[in-house]
Amino acid sequence: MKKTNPTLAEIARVAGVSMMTASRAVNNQPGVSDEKRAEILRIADDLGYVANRAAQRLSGGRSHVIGVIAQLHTLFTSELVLGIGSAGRAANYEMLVYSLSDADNRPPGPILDLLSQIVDGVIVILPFQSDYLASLSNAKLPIVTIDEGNDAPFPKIMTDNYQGARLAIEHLAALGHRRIGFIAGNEGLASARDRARAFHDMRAQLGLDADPELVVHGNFMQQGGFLAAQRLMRLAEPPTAIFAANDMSAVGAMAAIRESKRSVPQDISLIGFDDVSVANHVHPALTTIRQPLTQMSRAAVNTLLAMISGIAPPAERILLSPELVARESTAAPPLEKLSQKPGRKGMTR
Amino acid sequence: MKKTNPTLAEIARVAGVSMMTASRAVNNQPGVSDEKRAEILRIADDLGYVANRAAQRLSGGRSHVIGVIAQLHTLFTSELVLGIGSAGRAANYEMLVYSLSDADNRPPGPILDLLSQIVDGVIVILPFQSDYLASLSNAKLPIVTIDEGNDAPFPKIMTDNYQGARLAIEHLAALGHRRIGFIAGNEGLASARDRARAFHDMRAQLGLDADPELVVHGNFMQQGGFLAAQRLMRLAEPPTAIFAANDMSAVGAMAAIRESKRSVPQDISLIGFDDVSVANHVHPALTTIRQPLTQMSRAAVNTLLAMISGIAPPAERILLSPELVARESTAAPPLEKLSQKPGRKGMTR
DNA sequence: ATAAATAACGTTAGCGCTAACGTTAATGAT
DNA sequence: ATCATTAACGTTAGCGCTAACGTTATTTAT
Repeated sequence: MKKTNPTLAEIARVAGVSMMTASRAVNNQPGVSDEKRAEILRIADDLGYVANRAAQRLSGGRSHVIGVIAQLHTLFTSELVLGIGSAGRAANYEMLVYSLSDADNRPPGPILDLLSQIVDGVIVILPFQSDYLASLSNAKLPIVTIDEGNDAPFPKIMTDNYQGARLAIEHLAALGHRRIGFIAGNEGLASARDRARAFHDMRAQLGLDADPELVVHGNFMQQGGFLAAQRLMRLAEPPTAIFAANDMSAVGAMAAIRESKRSVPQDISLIGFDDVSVANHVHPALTTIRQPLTQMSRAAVNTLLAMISGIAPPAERILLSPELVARESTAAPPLEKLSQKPGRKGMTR
Repeated sequence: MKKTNPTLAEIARVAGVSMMTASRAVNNQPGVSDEKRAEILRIADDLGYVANRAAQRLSGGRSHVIGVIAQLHTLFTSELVLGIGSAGRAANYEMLVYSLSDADNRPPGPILDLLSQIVDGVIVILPFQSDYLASLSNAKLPIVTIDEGNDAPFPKIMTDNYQGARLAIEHLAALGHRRIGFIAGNEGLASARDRARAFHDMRAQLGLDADPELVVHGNFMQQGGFLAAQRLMRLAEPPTAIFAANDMSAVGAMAAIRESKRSVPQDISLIGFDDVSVANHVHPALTTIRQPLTQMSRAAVNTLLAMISGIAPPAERILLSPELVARESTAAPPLEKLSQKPGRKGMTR
């Protein structure tokens, strides 16, 4: 049980070669004969050599570590981070996460500077502040953003929010709903705007009820969804279905609907967006639009690694397609469409 | 908009002092006159100096970064990580997270080696593998564990699981329940064992029904809780209340109870453990035992920082007290205690 | 057979920083 | 007036590693 781990110098000494040869061998670079390479790798493995990434980076090389800046407040973000970790590891890259707390408003500059001392590139996941990165074109460090960051000069990996929202409305319309309420998201976010735009477009296209009262404002959070749905439930003619701009809003809405003595989906259908894991925990399980988490993280890592290798990013903007996940919170509208009362029991679907 | 950030050498040059003096100034160490110190700090600030932690650590100093090894799969863990971040920042320490995916079984050694090159100490959060760390007494790097890790030779920050489970049973007993089911957790975990022990002790102490059928095994996950509760519901004489060893089990149990056409809390009371955020999202909101997240993370950081400063850890084991969070899933048992049927309709809830 | 190209190495210098040990001048003790 | 002490600095060396440029043998072209 050795106390301290061996350095490259020790490997080199044991193998009877220079440090550079050892370095080339362990980094899989040319300039070493096959036998020597094998020998060095064997020794490195025997001695439990772990390269010092900090030193690698310090001396101008690659550390083979990628950084992630994220707010870990939502499971959605955490799952994205996990996906990035796997994708990175598959490419022989380690991942380190800088957790941004929403409470502190530390400027992004120093954080990136800190990370740049260790990592070769950074993936930024910022669901809540669109202009966060706009300022810093550090240029030194490859950066890729996920989800938002429209104005930032970095490649962006995004879900096609417009398309996703269309799927949601199409699903509701196909079930027979003509009067659909919409709980909007945080207006400052491009994702929220895209979803709202799709809602309005589809409503016009399908000739659904276009009552302005049917659009209420949420904030992407549970509480906002609750209040918004309350307003919808108090309308003279409430909608038969509600599209919430994200799952947490939908969860809040569900409570408000229940509070108004109506049930989901018998009286009101409800659909969310994201497919966070809570969506499957609530009762009834929430029908929603799934963001392709795995694809997103893989795309982000691939783009970043390309940039690290000096290849120009394949695209400034990669749009991934979401999909409908039909669960239990949506159904056909009640037959007596005008019924505002709890009505109709026993409808199994 | 400068491209690359200044180094200590530049600060020193501009200030007309040696690097060491600049180093001492920015690191708040003695040996610099007040005027020079102020001057240097001003210049450093002007130039946007960000210390290179990797280099600091390389040269034998402190990087003022702490590492966290965690599985980000549960919100509980994420929230703990967030807490550690705040606590660290309050002490002027940055935090970097190494996200352990449950899929990969990478040995902990190299991960710690990697982190040790950057951070001054590590906090390990391991809800699911108790013996993970037992092997590595790296000794070089201060380590603190949270939640589990009983056999590891490091200071541990834990919730008093025994006390928490007692609170849960006391709460149920106070409501009038005499026949309480228990969904046990993962036997391999000390936390699960402590909770089970408290259940048995309290049951004996309060003279509750001690039918062995009332104890069923879960696995700390939703699915396990579901199956366990199903078995309880099929008993000839089901319990009037269930204590699930954690919240996710309780959420699963809730679905099983509902499936058996009984309602929570009218027919069956249900209490969980942890107070993860889902507990507040389910309907009815789950009564549970809250783990003192903030205190835990603060204690972990304080202990770690003490160890980093060379002070012996204040205690090998810090036990924090959980508290009861009474929400909607618990109530007095139905009056006709023997009723095995769905019973009691007309309840608006 | 000889110059030119290549492969397989080794050397030097330096990334940004800090321990550890100088050096210098000012202060205090006797 | 002389020596010890202290505060405020500066110098040297080195953490672990890798570019960039040697150096040497070996091959290939002509």
